[in-house]
Amino acid sequence: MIDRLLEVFRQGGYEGASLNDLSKATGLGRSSLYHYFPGGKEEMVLAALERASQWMHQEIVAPLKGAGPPHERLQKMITALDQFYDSGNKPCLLGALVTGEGRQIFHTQIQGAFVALMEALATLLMEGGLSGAMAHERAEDAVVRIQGSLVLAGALNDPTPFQRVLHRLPLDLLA
Amino acid sequence: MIDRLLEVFRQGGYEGASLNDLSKATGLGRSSLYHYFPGGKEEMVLAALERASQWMHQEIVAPLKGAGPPHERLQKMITALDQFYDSGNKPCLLGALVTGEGRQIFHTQIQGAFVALMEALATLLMEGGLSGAMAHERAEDAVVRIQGSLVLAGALNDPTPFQRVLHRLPLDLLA
DNA sequence: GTCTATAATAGGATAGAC
DNA sequence: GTCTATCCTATTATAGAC
Repeated sequence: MIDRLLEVFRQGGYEGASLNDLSKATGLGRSSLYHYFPGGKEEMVLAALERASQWMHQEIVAPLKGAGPPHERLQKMITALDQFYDSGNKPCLLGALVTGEGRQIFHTQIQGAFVALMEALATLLMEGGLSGAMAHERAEDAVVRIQGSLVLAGALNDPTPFQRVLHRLPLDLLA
Repeated sequence: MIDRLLEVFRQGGYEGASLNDLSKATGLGRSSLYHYFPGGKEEMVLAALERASQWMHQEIVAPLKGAGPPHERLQKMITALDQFYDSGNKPCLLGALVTGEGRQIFHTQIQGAFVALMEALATLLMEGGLSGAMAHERAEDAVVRIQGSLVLAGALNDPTPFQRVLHRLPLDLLA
């Protein structure tokens, strides 16, 4: 159910997602939604962000911090990203919430998610032999490319920019 | 005046920008806005997009197609981008409009702007000796990085990702 | 827990005076 | 051209029956 909400928010952002949209997506009446989320839309977004954060830690951060050669761990991240973003056909929840009021309201959660991802990436890259500065730089660049390719893919209505970025990511990061 | 509208739309997106916001930003009453834009908010966005497109062609595309060594032409683009995005403190109109209904409504204009920029960049890079495939690939990567860094800068409330990307862009593109 | 009904408000848009 | 006043609709949110 929270996945349905997340889907609406990633497509429409905070202001673009109406209770009607959320009601249709979940199959619940508006009042039922308020039963689960007394705080209204804002609480629904927080639940979606919490879910996305959990997913990221399980599917991205944990594998990155796991065992095995860096290249293999990165590959697990790539696979997870490819699935979560439907190969570039679905936008990013964080990116969608950065536009409009959401940017301020959910700033803590959004910032936290990006920082956690970049930290995990940088840690892996340092294990791979890169300096701290270089590792953080490349981790940031990875996030930049993922987000940028999702924006461009949405704008062009063509997922290939995202796919190209994902494909090059492991080699570019470890080069 | 259109610049004021553009400012509201780049910050709030299509659904996030209310007529009240637009009225305050321009100093005009709602009815006055309708006098200039009988088509309402949608027509205001189209005017903002048209203005952004003109700006891009004058400050980015024309310099890229102008005379002088490629590196200098790229530098003109960098300077213009730095100014337009206030060194990473202001979001992108195109990126803001890709979220929500705007994505479909303004798809033609948004796509056209991105394609024009990438074409101009690719042409320059081919002049610089790169193959067509390589040039288009790197042009796309440039746009991806610009957009991604603006998203991240907004999310972190810190413009440095954008500044880093701008700084590296000329060398990365021509390498 | 889910529904119907309803309030209360904000948003988009128009009419007409000046 | 700009303003006041107004309308209509959508949206958020709540109350209360079942």
